[in-house]
Amino acid sequence: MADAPRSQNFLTEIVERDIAAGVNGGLVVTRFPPEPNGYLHIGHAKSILLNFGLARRYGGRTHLRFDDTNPTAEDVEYVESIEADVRWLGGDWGEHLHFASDYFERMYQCAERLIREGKAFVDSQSQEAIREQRGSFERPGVNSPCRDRPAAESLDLFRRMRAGEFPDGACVLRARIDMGHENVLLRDPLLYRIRHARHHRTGDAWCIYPMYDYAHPLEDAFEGVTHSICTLEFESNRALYDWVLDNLGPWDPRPRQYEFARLALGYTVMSKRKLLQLVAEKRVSGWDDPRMPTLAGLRRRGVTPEALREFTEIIGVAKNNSVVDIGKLEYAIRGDLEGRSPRALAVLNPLPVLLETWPAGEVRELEVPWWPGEPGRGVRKVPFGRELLIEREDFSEDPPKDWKRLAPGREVRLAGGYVIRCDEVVRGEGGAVVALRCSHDPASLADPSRRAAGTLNWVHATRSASAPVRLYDRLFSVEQPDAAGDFLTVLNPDSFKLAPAARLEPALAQAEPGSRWQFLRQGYFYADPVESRPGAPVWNRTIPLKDTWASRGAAHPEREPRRPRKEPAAAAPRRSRAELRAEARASDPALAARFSRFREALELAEEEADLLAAEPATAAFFEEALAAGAPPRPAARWLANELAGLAGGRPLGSLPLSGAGFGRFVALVETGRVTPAAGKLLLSTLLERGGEPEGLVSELGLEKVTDRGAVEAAVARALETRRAEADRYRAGEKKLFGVLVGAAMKEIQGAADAALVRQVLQERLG
RNA sequence: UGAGGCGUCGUCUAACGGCAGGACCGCGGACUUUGGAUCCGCUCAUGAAGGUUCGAAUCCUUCCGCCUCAGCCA
Repeated sequence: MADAPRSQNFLTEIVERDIAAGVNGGLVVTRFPPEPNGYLHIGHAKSILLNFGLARRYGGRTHLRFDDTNPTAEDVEYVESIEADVRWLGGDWGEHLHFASDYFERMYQCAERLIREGKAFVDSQSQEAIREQRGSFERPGVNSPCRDRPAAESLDLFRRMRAGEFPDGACVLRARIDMGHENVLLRDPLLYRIRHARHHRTGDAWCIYPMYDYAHPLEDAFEGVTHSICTLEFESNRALYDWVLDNLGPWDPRPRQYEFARLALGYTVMSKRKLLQLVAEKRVSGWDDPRMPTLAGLRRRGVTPEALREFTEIIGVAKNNSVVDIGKLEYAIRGDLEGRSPRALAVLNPLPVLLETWPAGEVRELEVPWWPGEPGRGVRKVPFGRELLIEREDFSEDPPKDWKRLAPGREVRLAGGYVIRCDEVVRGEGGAVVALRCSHDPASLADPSRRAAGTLNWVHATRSASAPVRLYDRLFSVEQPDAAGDFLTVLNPDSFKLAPAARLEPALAQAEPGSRWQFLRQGYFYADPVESRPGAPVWNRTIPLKDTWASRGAAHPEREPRRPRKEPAAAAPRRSRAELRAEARASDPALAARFSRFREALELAEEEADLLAAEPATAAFFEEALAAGAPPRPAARWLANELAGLAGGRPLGSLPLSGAGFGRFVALVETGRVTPAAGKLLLSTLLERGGEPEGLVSELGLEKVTDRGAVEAAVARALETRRAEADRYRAGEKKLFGVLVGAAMKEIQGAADAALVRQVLQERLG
């Protein structure tokens, strides 16, 4: 792989944080784990490039691992195509080509351990019974009657499962977690099922196979993967991933799962099922049909790995579900092809031109550079004569304004050749234009100063060759085929067209299969590596050139108006968190009493009182703070607005700061010894390392600064370090005042009165 | 509905309490023997409302919207 990706995203942040903290000894090991049951598509390319790129960037490695735990769906055909695709994209897994099936024995031993430790059991119920007992989102599940089966009995049954004593579906191994868990994935999930099927690698060695949620974390752990990156839909699986590892460890490294938003692209579909359907129903010519979003299809179309890499750089990585504009892919493809494709002449839809000023029978070989303006990069001869062909679309009898092509009486230059003028239109039976009679300007050949309205692509009428030229376009005619009832109904009928009359300049006949060219003014074309024969290339249009003329006015992609925000749903019966708190109070008189006391005696705002009287621990913490001398309302504000954010979900009891300590902290701020800004710094420090507020104030030098001289010094330092901003402020960019205030406040650790800082700054800036 | 996740230009994505930035698209201009490329410029956004703060896209609260999960698939 060439360069590692440069852009930052939430994953590079996680990795950098882990490296800095010395997690796993600073090691970065990722993996790309496809199931060999289909072809890879451009969505996988994002994942491949992400995984390989991340490891490469941080000096780690990436494994290619086939997640082949379901023998009924998988096949070696897919293993081979996937390896080829990953390699094509530049993924280098070195020694690390792995198969989940290589770990079956180890996984099995782990399962026995879970059983022995009472953490798994064999369930002999039917599939229907198990499903029924699982409950639903709002209804907890119920325990299986097999759940408390002695470990020895489960172990015996599990061994007999392995030995093949039971038919498919007779029993399963289940984890023993919690049938009442709010995450349904943790309601005693299945670990193993019986499948008497031939596996593409292990043959008939096994008849029990591990489930994804059990196998995947183990595969990662066995291989020493550190960062296991998958897509968003596996977020709720992470709890089970962690359960498996926590109960079968210890592990070093201990893998961690992270999720990103998978790629969705406009004007295409990405699901394996739909892609397979297109192939199976012969809507396309195969997995590698150039219209397919598969890597095989993209490759067949002429797209390069570099273009795909650039594309993934452009779209970035995040956790937003999003649909990427296909224009970004097209942009990346054009940008890549632009620099690597020599320009050739071809006419896709010919219109004959008779040059009456050219001697009959005379053919002149023009020397035309492969790269316009860069003859040093090579030239070839292109025959020019009396009978030529131009694009039918390049002539208009009644041209619109701004027409830069041929029209009666007008002049254009034939690329690399002469300027010609249209003198007469030749009509056929029905009056249709069948040819043009033109004259040429002999002096115009190599004279750049000789202007014409525009430049056209052309070929000689007979000294040119016909060849199969296939024009591909977007497979679907709507941006979101998945949103259509039946995606097959929105297939683009014009996604594939043959140009039957196309004529190509002679040199193109020698094009190597797999070579890329720009047909001048038309697009980028790829000599099909499969169907081309020596001296007889078959052409695939990778992508047309950007056409600002055609896109002008008429066919603008009609921009869909922003989806109107839905009106609030009528009477949502859902209980909000506030309602939950109210209910808690209703059933707990102590909390209710506190709420009224907070509300009335302490004069807290309703929202504050509500929050603080939500649960006993919070209320107690708050009361402790009051007892330590904090005035009620400020204490409530600091607790609700700042402490809650800084605690980041940790229970108050687990903080290194007690309620009393918090109360003394609030008092410090309220008595004016510490400013609110310095208070924030102080509070976060207290939360980080604990300690006494009073002591920390002196230790950190956070007492409020009353000395104007000290403030002036801080402002001066800030103006020194932020000189550029200060200059821009003086030049009129008033919005930078905030930056300067911030800089000055930081200089003095927030320990000065903000109003004073603003005032001094104002004076100093004039 | 229970749980988890996500809301920033038309699209994708930055900004981690202090200048809402970049890219694609679109529009305009320069240049051009490709209506291509290149260069320059322009339009355009923090889901809503309250609160905390000198200062909020960012912290707190409420509301709204979208996505994922109830396979013996992965």
